[in-house]
Amino acid sequence: MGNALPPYLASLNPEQLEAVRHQGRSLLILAGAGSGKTRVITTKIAYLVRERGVEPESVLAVTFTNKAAKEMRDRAASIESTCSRAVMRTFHSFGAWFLRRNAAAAGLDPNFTIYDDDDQATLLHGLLPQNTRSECKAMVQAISRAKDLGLEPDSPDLSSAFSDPGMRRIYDMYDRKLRKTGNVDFGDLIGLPARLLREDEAVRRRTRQRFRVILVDEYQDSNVAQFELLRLLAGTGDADGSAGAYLCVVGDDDQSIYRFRGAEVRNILRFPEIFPGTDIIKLERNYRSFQSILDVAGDVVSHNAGRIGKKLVAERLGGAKPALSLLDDQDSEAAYCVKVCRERVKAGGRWSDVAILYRTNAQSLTFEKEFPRLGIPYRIVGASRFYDREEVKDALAYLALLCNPRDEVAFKRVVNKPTRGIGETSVDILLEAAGGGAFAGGAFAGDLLSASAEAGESLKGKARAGIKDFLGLVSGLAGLLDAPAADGETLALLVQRLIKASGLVEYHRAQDEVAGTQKVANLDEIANAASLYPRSREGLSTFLETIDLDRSLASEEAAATDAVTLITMHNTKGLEFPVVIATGLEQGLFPRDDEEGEELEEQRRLFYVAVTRAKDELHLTSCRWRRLHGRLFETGPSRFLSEIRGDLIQATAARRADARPVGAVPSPYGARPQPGVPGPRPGAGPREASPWRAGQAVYHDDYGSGVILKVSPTPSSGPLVVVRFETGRQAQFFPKFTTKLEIQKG
DNA sequence: AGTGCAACTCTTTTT
DNA sequence: GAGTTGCACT
Repeated sequence: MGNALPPYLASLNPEQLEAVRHQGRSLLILAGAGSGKTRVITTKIAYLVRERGVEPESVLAVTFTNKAAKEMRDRAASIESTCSRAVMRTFHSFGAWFLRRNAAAAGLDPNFTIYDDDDQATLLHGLLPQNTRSECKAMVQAISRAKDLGLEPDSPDLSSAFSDPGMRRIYDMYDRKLRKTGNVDFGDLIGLPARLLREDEAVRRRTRQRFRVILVDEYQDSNVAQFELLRLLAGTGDADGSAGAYLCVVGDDDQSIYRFRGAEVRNILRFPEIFPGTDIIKLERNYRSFQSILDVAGDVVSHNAGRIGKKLVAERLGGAKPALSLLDDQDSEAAYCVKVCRERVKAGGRWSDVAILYRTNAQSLTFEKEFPRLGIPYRIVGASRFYDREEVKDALAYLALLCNPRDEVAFKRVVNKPTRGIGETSVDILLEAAGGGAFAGGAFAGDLLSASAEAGESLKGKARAGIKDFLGLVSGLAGLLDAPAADGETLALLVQRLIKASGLVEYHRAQDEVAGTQKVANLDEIANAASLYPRSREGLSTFLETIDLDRSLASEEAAATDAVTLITMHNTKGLEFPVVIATGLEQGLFPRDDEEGEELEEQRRLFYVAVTRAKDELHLTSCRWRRLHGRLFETGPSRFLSEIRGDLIQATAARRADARPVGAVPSPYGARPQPGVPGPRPGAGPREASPWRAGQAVYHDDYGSGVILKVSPTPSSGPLVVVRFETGRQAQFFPKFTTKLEIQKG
């Protein structure tokens, strides 16, 4: 009786195999970068279906990105084809799926569309016209954070989480208004399913019967609301005596980099205590990088206090020491990158082997300027913002309104675009007609189109004709949408008709000519994207949801071209490249000088993510001069660099003037002395007597009194002093170069 | 209603 | 320095 493993299991290492075959209540897989976690999760799904008799339909697997979800679906199905019947989606896409199936119970229109932050701000602005748009944006952001925390307008904890006393009232107003439109925001895609599961026993029972196995990828990026939803879905520890679903979460606490968006590292740190009986498996074998690269990543992240702790061990031994280049400014940095790229290609590699990483999008500019001139092909990942463009949002708003006639944001956007003589006052009259009685069971219950048809009659002159025009246009489009589609007809037809008949094409063509933009081309691109969907209400709904939930304009073509990748460090998660250049490793930029505590730890994790993308070669660059917000700053190397054991990297100072020996790399913040380079030179460290110390009261000519938060030494500019003023303003100075900042006695 | 100018801000951003 | 936003003007 041979117990040879089937081939799809045989190639796993022992820990991976253990994770795949694990049975019990719940499992936490701590999977370091490059340890094959996607492989484990997909294999586990296939294994459960194949060997354990689990119905694919009863498996729910959630991820955070569409790309990851797609990869999971593809890979699981390639092992076991019936896996395609499992629900494998992003958290938000699962929420939308769930809400459409339980729309009535959730009090939603099954054709709801999803408001992005811009739409949210528009909605709130309609409620608070006396506030500016950017104020509304800020408030909407606070509301979104509240939703990330799983807080509702009537949650007692809301007041302690948000200092603004008006928050509760605004949040409440906003939510009521949003419910009235029948639409949802991103937070609702998590929060409303959770509420429904909490409050509706029938839905809860049905859902828990269905999903017996729940897996979560990139669990370290989940927020409190997602955790709540997960707990409700799993039903573990409920009083009703149900067994609860088998819960398996996979993540890496060292790769949690979305705290600023509400991600909660504690979700993963505390998982075992919240789900008693959890088994933990660590995957620490790395199949991607050379050990020399992992050591650098490990050294930096080991300075974090709040981590579970693990050590990555490379399967690929050896590899060159990562290179650290100390450069003059970002032009030298670009030149250095060019050199690395050319060398790679000369050695038989491809341009696409190389990725240039930076913390902020603004840093890509120098590369974009230099590369075409020097013949380096490149592509920028992220920041496409196609769906944020004016003309694109216009066209989509027409479609959204067609889908849901209660969508007030869409209505306001397009009712008078292009201009039809419907001014602000007319729009208000129409909104009033639709909204006035919605709660009291008004005649139109928020239906803006029906309301406009009636209230439009009471308008006069231009506005009256305009609204007739508009309604005629919309009903024509609705007619086309509902008419039976001939073979091969797609939504593209509807979009083409829409952009022509609405006058959007004409309107934007005129702008193109003046400003040299390509708005008409973008409109055509929407029609092109729509051609993947059938011409029906359902097709339209799917089309809009896909756009709402996936703003990345997935272009296969772009991925296939051989070009250097320019990308923010955040965007690299889940990717890998043979050659990685992590740029801008300067104190004040990465990390920023005001980052400390949890924020500083998150930056270390970001460094860890960036570095562990590299398979063969890692380069780090740090510039002495950095142009930021239009000003030139002298900076020192990032403190992260001094957290790396000196013998792990090959440092070179390629500076024109004042080239200094490598040993002189400063070690900001008085970091503990470490063997090798870089490290503080004896006698030249930050220990020099200086009146500039944290806590010292100061006075500035322009800003008034303040207190020094932090002092960082620089190689030749003296200390860099970060000051918080009584006005609340924070600023940094080189006392060496300014006479305006003085010590305040007392 | 549409244009022009001054003022403000300026990490990261899966969904 | 660049892009966006708000306000005022015609």
